[in-house]
Amino acid sequence: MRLRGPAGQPIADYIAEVAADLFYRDGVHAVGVDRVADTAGLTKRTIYRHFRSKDELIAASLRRAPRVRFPSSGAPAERILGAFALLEQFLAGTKYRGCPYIIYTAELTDPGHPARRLIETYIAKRRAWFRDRAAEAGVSDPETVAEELDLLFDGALASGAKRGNLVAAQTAQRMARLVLNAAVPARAPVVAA
Amino acid sequence: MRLRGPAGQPIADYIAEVAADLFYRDGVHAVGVDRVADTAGLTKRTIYRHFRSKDELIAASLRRAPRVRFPSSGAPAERILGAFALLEQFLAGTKYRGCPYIIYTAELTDPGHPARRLIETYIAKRRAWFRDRAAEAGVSDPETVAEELDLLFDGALASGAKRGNLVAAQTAQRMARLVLNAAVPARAPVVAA
DNA sequence: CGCCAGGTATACAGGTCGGTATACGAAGCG
DNA sequence: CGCTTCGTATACCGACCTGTATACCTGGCG
Repeated sequence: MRLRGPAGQPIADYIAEVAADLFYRDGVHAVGVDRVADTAGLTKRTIYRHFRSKDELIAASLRRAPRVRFPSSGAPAERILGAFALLEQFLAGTKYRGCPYIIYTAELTDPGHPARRLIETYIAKRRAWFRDRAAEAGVSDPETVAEELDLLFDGALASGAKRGNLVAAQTAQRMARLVLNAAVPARAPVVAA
Repeated sequence: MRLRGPAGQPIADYIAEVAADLFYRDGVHAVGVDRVADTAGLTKRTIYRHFRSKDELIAASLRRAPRVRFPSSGAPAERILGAFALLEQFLAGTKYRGCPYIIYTAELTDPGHPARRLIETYIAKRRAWFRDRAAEAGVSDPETVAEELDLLFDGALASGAKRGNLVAAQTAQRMARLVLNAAVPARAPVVAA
């Protein structure tokens, strides 16, 4: 039979998308496989044919979670600031109730959980991206600057989950500017104030 | 009979402390009332005599969760920086696996949950504290500075949950210094670099 | 003393959990 | 054609969940 999802995607992807939505909104533990099956219009048996266990389904769903995209072109410092601008759009998503990575980590207490490993690699990538861009921008200590930008990013993701806080990303961007200007060897600022 | 906890505290407090430990470590949903009762050496019936429902127990446990303390004396700017120093101690706690408020919020998806309301008031208090100290320090826009400090605090709490990240609080403190110096009307910096 | 609030122990109701078993139907492909 | 694969539907397992019921025991107090 080999079904496909409504959008024509492979059925495993479709299941993961449905699961991502439910898990993110209501919590990984609160949502059972039964409910995922019902929502997807499939049977539990079918889900277990595509995923060995619920934990693997969780990991697969996390791969489909919305991500902040990072600018792929432009001057290094502008790309960094652009990441915070895209973060703002991300937070403006009506359904945002907190960073998916934070939420999943909060519920998956076992550090060896497959989803936790996915998160770790993502975090490491983000850090490296910041470091490389900072280095390109000519800051004296890219490692430290990356640590700072990382913290701002996490802070905005966390603060943005609060009710009525729509300015977190803007605040973070403003501070990122401050950090970059402070970190440049001297002379002219990297980015205009 | 009127029991008391091992430390002589009222039994309801004792129960809440035991629950706080379990809920924080393993998750609110993953821990059942049975397990709280067993760990406390009591029966489930006794727990339900002191708490109307599990949700109320959750709220009570959150009240006992470890908190970052804020310096109560000193120059305003020093107090702010001192808060980040105390945050560092807080994160160094061996059992730290993320900010309790974030973890609870992640699992309690209902915004009307009693524990969620507790969190909101705490967050509001922290913001007000930053704003008042910033105002005392003579910054030109205390509201904005408070927003920035808040974001740094959240960022450190979130970043600190990552494996092997022990410098988050120091990074946040360094950036707090930067923010304060940048926000002062001009002339001499508020705090030494 | 006798009463009774506040414990104990045990059991149960009604539900959901992750995961599996069984039996059947319908497509794709040699 | 017939076989295999992938889906359906349904039912079940054992474990755990929140919350309550029942019956008994025990310390404190008037």
